[in-house]
Amino acid sequence: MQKRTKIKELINTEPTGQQVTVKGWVRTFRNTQFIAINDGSTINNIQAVLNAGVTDDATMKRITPGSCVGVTGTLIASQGKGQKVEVAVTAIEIYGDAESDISKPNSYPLQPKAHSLEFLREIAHLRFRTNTFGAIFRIRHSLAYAVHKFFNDKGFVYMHTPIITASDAEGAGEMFKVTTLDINKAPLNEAGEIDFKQDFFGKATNLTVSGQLEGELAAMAFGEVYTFGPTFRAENSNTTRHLAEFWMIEPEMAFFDLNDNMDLAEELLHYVIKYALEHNREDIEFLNQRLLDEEKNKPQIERSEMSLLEKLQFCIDNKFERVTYTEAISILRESNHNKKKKFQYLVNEWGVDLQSEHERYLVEKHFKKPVILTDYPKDIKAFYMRQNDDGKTVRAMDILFPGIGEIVGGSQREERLELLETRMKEMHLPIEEMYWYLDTRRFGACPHAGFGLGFERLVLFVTGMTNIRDVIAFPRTPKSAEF
RNA sequence: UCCUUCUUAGCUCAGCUGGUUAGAGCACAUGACUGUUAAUCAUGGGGUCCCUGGUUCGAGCCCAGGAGAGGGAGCCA
Repeated sequence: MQKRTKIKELINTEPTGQQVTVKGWVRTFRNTQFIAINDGSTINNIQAVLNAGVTDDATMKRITPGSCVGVTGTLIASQGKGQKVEVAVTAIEIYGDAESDISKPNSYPLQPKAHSLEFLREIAHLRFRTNTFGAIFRIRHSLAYAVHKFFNDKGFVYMHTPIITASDAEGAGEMFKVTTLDINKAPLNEAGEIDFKQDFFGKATNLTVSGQLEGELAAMAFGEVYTFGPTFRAENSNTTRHLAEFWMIEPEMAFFDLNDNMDLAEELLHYVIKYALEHNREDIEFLNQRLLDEEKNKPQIERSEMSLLEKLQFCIDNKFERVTYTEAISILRESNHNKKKKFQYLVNEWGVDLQSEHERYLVEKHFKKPVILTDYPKDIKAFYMRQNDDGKTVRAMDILFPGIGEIVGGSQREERLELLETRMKEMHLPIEEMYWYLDTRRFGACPHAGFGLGFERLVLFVTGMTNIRDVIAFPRTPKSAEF
């Protein structure tokens, strides 16, 4: 095949009349002369100029939005104002048509005009071809790459923890069952329950909700490890921040206490946001402008104080605020917001879980920056978190981001076998089944810590999008698994 | 799962206290146009008013049930 040059490269090339080939998808065709072609390598299109006589009328008719073309021609300085260079076409080939006549069946649904995000969600298989989703998914890629680069450069080992797991004690949420049994005539045991001994794995299995426990096993050998993979929660959550299938980054480090853990999480977030700002400047600038345009239609009060670019820059220029749960409760209790009863749930006693309105108040009103909350009451946190000497709190930390809420949840782990077992008994967890996890505490236990970072929530923050369904290609949510 | 709002042309939306033939912008089609930038100009076509049932002389509008979507809450990442 005729080799092509990617548009990203071409638009930064000095035009010396060299012959080039561009292949991509038509965005617009103006004045029967100017084709705007996009190939996904950049948000920018290249302008291909079709001078008279280059091709016939029948071919011209086939140059429609969405069609796939390859053009060959000379790269010249553009006479027009919108671009530096353009291709003076000498040959054009149509690889694939796209019907533009909406009165015909199977016409191309993307029109050269603005579409709502809700509509684009219904055609998620085609929305990559829009500027907005092109930008989002290039940024998503960069963030994923930056995560791997960050950990690799620090000497972390990337672990692939299992997707199918027999453990259901991670306590992170409802699980999806994995089985090859016929659900209409599943074999029963003597007690009348489904006999999973006859199932594929010989026991009940589920999709993982977290790779953390396996991560801890590996950390007890490699020191510093991380996982970055899909996780599944069968919760009936219908929000702009939850998915049934999402990607999570979970580092686990031996010889780390909670402070080391927070330092690492903060460094990671700073690093990947900075990476995206440096490597996806144009995409972020496009999304920045998109949000500014959107805000023009809003009343003054609802507009955000900072633009997306300012928000991202602010985030990497400033340390996150670190506050204990106990301090947070007294800040909230003393706040005018609480006294004037503006919270739906008033903050009175120590020990209650914070509502998202409280988290938002701390992040967006009080500190006006990302906040790390630490040392939560043990009763509202998972079994594996290390207990403090006060007997009431655990070494947990949540990182709260403006507009997103909880983006990271982590803790120093309880490495003391007796305390861990006691806690598991209190919480009615199957200690025998989890012998493999407890073995880390039996054989060479050490202080260690880790956290989980919700990848889509990170992408939400960096793109300035507000619905998590718009930052994953094919979102899985309750009652929705199209495509 | 709970609360709440919405569903009218391909898309985004108007639609008067229930009244006769349901509108706009964009998109689309046809024509013009070789320096356009979501081109422009002219002309034109396009509707199961989400579904089912009810009230009424008459329903896009009112009532009941259902479906789908958005926003908020809970669970969390």
